[in-house]
Amino acid sequence: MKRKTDEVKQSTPTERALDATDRRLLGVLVDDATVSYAELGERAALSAPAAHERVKRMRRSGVIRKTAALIDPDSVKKPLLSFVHIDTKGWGMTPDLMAISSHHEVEEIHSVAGDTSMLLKIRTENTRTLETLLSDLFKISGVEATRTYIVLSTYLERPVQPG
Amino acid sequence: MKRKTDEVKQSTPTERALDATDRRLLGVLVDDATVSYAELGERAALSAPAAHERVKRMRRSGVIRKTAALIDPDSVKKPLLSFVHIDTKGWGMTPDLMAISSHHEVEEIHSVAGDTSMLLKIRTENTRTLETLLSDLFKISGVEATRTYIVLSTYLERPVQPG
DNA sequence: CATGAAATTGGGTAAAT
DNA sequence: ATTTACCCAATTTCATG
Repeated sequence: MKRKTDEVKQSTPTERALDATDRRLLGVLVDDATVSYAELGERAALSAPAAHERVKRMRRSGVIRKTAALIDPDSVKKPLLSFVHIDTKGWGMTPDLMAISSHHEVEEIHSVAGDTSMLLKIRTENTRTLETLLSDLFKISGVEATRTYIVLSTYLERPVQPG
Repeated sequence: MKRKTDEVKQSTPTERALDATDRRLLGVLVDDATVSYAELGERAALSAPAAHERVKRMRRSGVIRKTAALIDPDSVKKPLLSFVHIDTKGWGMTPDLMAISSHHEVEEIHSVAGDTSMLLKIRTENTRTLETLLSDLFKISGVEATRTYIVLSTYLERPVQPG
């Protein structure tokens, strides 16, 4: 299978849709990407090279964004998870707001429909570091108010599931 | 291997704290866990076996929770991301509420401090599937109201950073 | 299924405790 | 003197044509 001149990955990928076998492979890899291709194939009723070929294709096409180590937040001194809603004047996503991505504590930035315009997921060491970050937010022009939800317990947290 | 006296730290089960080398390794692996130990070692100024040894230890101790394939949501037909706040009567986290984890669309469940008691991150194919899920939520005893924030654009979404 | 690359194991050494 | 972390070399396992 050769595909030479295609590296454009717009909204419509150049590849075909996922079939049941692809989804079975993803199901395994989402849970544990350290398995050998032999075992991966076995769990998906495939030969090792066939499994490898499909995984390679899914990486190339962007179905698999990346394979990454998922870290325990407490181990890296980030036990405090918060969700911060931001009210903005005018359109929320300014370059200034985007710039807070440089804080490693900021894990997600979304624009949302509803009574606020932006939603951030932030993981800090403690309330003091959170407060510092919030004060940085208020320095940004256009930020009018924030509402913060501190997470008491996380009962479920998992990556995008294929099924 | 003998273990005579327990020097177990309280919140951190078995092992010692992370040093700068560990954090350098994590920095690489969080971004790309497919690198060989040779390259990993090179990027962290370590030999391949030394890198391997430290990574193995971090896996064992739970610093690295898992290494997983991260999937493009659109590719698995989940283009609609929402955050759902739930008001509950009494304590929010009931077994019934926990049971919605069985829906693969539900990615996160947190209890929060603030004017609502639970917060869910949900990724569905469309508004119809979201509505179905919300109706399932309302069937759960104790669920009084929900407020849903539909994500228009995601500007940043990344796993827990070591730095 | 063969070949080359990578993961993994063991031995020996230096620094730290 | 014991522990800890490292590198080098050898072996096994795996990826990949």
